[in-house]
Amino acid sequence: MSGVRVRFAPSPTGYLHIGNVRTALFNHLFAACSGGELILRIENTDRERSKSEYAEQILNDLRWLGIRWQEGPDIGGPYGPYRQSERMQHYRETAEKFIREGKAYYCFCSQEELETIKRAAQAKGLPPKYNGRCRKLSREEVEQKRALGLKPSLRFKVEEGFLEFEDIIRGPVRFDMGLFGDFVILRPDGVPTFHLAVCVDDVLMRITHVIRGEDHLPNTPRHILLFRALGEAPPRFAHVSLIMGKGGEPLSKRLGAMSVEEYRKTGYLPEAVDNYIALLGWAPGDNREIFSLAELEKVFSLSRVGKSPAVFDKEKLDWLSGEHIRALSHEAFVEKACDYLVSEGLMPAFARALPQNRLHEILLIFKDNILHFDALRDRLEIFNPEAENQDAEMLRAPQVPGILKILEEYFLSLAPGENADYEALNQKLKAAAVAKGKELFMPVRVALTFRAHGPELKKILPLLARELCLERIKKMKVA
RNA sequence: GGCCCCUUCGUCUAGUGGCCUAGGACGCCUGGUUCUCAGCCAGGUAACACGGGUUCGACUCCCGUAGGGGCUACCA
Repeated sequence: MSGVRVRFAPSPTGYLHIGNVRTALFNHLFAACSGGELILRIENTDRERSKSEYAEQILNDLRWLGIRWQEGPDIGGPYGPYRQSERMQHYRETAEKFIREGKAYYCFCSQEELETIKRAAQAKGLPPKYNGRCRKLSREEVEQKRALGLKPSLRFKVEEGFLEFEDIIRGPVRFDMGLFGDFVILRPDGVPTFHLAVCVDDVLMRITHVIRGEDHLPNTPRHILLFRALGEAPPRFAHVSLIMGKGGEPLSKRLGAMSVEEYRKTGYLPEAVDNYIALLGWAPGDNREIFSLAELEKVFSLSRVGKSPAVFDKEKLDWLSGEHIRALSHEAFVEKACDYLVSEGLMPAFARALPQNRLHEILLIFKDNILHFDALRDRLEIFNPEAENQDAEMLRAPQVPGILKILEEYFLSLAPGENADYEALNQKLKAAAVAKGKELFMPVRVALTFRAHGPELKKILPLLARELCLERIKKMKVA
């Protein structure tokens, strides 16, 4: 037991995108490689934007990626509940305690007043911090205002001075707290802000390491102050850089970042997604690139996570995805391919009618050929009796009628239900000497599969029904 | 505007003062695999943002500049 406890704490205001996933994955890998525990916590203090469907989806996405947690809203645990909306009493108690201890105070400033203060400061080139106006309010003044029905928020007192901490990824970071201003920890309706909720929960849940996005770096000094006020040593922090889109723009939800759901629908293997994301900002140090989740769990190290933001590159994901698919055993490939096609409703009718082992044989010839399972939908068309000829232009060449004739003769010579023998057909074709090389094989391929591209004919022919071949040849002759 | 973070091939990265005429991978290009695409194999293309220091020596350390990003909310 290492005693390491980390958490992934998404707010259910949208789908999980690559940035979130990476934070989740790094938390998982760090917990796994240090023998610690991962806690999943739902940060839904923003009542307006949080939706339970999103929370549900997030859990599913994480499960699909193979990320496992030891405590969470779905499985409970000794430090629950794990949804912040169910932990309000903790936050309020803490807030009250801070008031009693003089660490926080009531603030009656309106939004308009705050806006004015901010603008005034900015005009002078000063940091736009709250000026602490309500800090000086006496107990009587507070009571008076409350008697008037005014609802105050609660502000945490920030004292001047420098605050320095050691970030595991970034090294020493230093902030001038004189620039921060007192910040709100409880809204007038009694709902805590993120700062309070996070710190209270991290303490109560015994979190030892906080691994989160770099966007939280400027929040960290505030949090450290809160931890101190709670009388606890702050956890260790590790701020992971953000992921950018192609072109360097931030990869945020609104800029069309793909959700995990979409990766699943495209037919990527979860391990390929994990592998790719792990490589974004982390490198093992020896030139290895292909990892299963289990392997990552063994070799991952936070100290090897880079500081600079990384650009998401779909090309490389696709390559890795292909690698993972090719590395699958035949059985695993067939199973996953079928699962994918069925669950996405993409299993074509003709394929469903096929005997199972025949379908498996067919799927297998595409194994080394696809980057993700979604591609199967199109590749399978060469076996689909309903398919249209997409590459008929290939059959314009003068030698084509001759080739078609030989093909027809050959297939007619087979018994019903008997599929072509590649070698035999090949010999017949060559003996006729109508054409050779590309001139010969492209027309043959297109006539029999209706496609200019696909696996080797040698692999296709034994699986392609005689009757379908004859039908296609006939259609070709007419056209 | 203020504060903070970041900066090696187009992209992901290795590199922690001499091993670097900078390594690997994706992509791209060329050739091979005597049917296509893919795959595979072989080869090629391409980078230390800039300017000052420190040092016998800097991609590596320090300081600036520039560029990018984050935060600056009673969002997380």
